[in-house]
Amino acid sequence: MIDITLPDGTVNQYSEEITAGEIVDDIYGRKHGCIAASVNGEERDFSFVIADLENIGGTCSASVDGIKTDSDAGMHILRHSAAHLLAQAVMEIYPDAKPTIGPAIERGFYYDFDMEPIGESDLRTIQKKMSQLARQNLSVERVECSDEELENLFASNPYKMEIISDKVEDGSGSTIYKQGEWYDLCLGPHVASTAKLMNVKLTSISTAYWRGDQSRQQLMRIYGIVEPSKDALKETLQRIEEAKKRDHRKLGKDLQLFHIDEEVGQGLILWTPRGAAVRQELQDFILVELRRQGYYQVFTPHIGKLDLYRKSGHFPYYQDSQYPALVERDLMKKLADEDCSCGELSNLMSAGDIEGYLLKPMNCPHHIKIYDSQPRSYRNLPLRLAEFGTVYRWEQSGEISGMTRVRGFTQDDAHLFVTEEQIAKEVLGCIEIVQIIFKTLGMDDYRVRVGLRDPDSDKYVGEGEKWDKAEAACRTAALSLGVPFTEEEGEAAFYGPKIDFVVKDVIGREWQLGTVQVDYNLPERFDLTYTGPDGQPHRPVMIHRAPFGSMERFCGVLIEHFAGKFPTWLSPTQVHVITISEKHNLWAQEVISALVEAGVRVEADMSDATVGKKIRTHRKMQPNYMVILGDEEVEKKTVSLRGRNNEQVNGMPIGEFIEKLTAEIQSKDLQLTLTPKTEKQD
RNA sequence: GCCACUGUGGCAUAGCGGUAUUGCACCUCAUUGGUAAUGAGGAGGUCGUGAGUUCAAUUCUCACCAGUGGCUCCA
Repeated sequence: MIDITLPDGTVNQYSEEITAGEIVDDIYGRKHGCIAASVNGEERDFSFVIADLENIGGTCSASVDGIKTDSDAGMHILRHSAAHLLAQAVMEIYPDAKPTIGPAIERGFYYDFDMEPIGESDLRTIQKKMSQLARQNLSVERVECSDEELENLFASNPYKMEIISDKVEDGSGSTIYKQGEWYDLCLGPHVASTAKLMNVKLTSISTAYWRGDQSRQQLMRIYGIVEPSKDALKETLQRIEEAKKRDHRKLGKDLQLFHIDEEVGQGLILWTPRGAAVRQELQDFILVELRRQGYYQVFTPHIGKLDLYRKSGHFPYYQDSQYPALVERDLMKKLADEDCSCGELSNLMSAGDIEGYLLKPMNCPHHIKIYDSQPRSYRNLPLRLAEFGTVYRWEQSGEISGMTRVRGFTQDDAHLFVTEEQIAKEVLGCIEIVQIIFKTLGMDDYRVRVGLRDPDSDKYVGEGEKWDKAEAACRTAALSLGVPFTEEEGEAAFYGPKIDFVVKDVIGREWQLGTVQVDYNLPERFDLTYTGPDGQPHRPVMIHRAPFGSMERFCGVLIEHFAGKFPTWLSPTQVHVITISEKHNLWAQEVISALVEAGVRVEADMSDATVGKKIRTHRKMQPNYMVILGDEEVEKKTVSLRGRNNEQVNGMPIGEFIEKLTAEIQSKDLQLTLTPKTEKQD
């Protein structure tokens, strides 16, 4: 007999043949809704025989519980099993396809196949087959296999063979999971039957490289989602639809916030007046904070000499993702006369044999030069130089997307030149600004990432000792933040580690927004010094920081965060004035003038359409308030308000309106305060 | 950069080997109307760009450009 500890702490005795599934049945009854079991905290199949636990004897015990789909672990198993079902369906339809890997991912699952290209329309066929297989209620069986057996089973699939030779230790064998005729190399666990996988939707089709390596075989990747019930699936699909409506690329167009024009160029944002208003508010907002923290504002040009970026390392490190350098006309002509090819030109530049100008990919070298323009003393440190600096990077064409990944963008950049003792305090100050921004905007769904160097890579500049110090500084700062963070190797900049604030867009892609980076290396490269209290030269440390990150990316994410419904202080147009008939236009003009005078962004509709029509039309632009003006308002010199929340307040004196509105704007309130939501009785 | 798909007036769409449909927005006229579409009329597109096939191409083929979803990359 074996002692089994149940979730409520009681201990039951079972026979040695007992499986995890039988115990879960015992605990929760037949209709338990669990899809797998947890044995001593480890995920196991229902078919797992407890006595098979290593080191368990007749007297030993284990704790067992069920795993439901209301947990991440449960959904992970469900998704992973759905990936298997997908592979089974694909193999039945395309017997020549070679399955490779098929993991669960955050919102669903995928499976990669080496196969002839298929299209979106084929997804329906595959999904149909999956439903068929699910309905057949095939039991999913775990089978232990020796090395030899594995090699026989997967001999015709080089991908599986590669996994076996890489991941399976010689002589240890591994397991396969079998459902019907189909089987796959897998450690599990899985659901006990395909019947659990009825509610699947294949969402998209794409390609990926085998093992993410561009030089290797290209595979067809099929994505899908799975839910435990029909309703849950419906809900998830609805949520995805809702999220798509917030897409900043769509809202940016509808709300006329920005424009991207083919003729201007890929990934180059044109800020239209409405979008520019949002950006300007954000910039003004942060400038106040910067002054408070003792920053100085600077301005620097959009280009700089190639040599500058050779020295900083940007040119050699990121040559492929920069716009080609600009070369002086005479030199260009001379080289052309010498039949110099583009390739040769590029080589000459790399070698440093010709000089040219680069569109700046980073602001730091320019700011470094400002630091270095005069002798610095420890008494002047920290020196904090800030600039909304526009930089240009030649991002891969396939990567460019809306405002979040572009080729020209403006960083709310600053560089702090500090002594080593000042690092901790200054980093905290930087983080504080990021937090003020997030808090003011109600963005609480972000994660913090400490990016460290990848010990196996040689892409970094500087000595290990300096890196150790810088990484320690970042870690300490992150710890003092008091929020959870992850440390990720390989996420550092080439010159130093960083603390990133990462948020997700509507389709689940993660974007780095705010960033703080500690850099011992560029000061070294540029031989920066300050005079210490001892009268000797010392090396400053640089902190690079950009709380918004890029104005483009931040605004893109912000559009999605607010679903286009900006709080009043940020709103492209705060008030739309609507007249009931032409008789009221005169008063409307007065109201508009008063609002403009008060610095309010206002638009008017004095056309002869009906009120209902005007409201309907103007709602689409999401003004915070509409002011409706008719006989009554004209007579009493008042305004009637209709908030974006569809609440109404009538007959407010114009003075009171402007006073309350400007107060709302100044407070940066996230809610409408003039037409608060009334408590509705049910 | 790689793969797949897509590209019709400002936006959203129909369509097809014989120069294009509908709605919203826009303009005009009538209407002077109180909180999610008043009525009538009108203008606007050579169907992403270029080349090819064809008597004829928006519709077929190719190249390029751009977008979308992924992969890879992201100072």
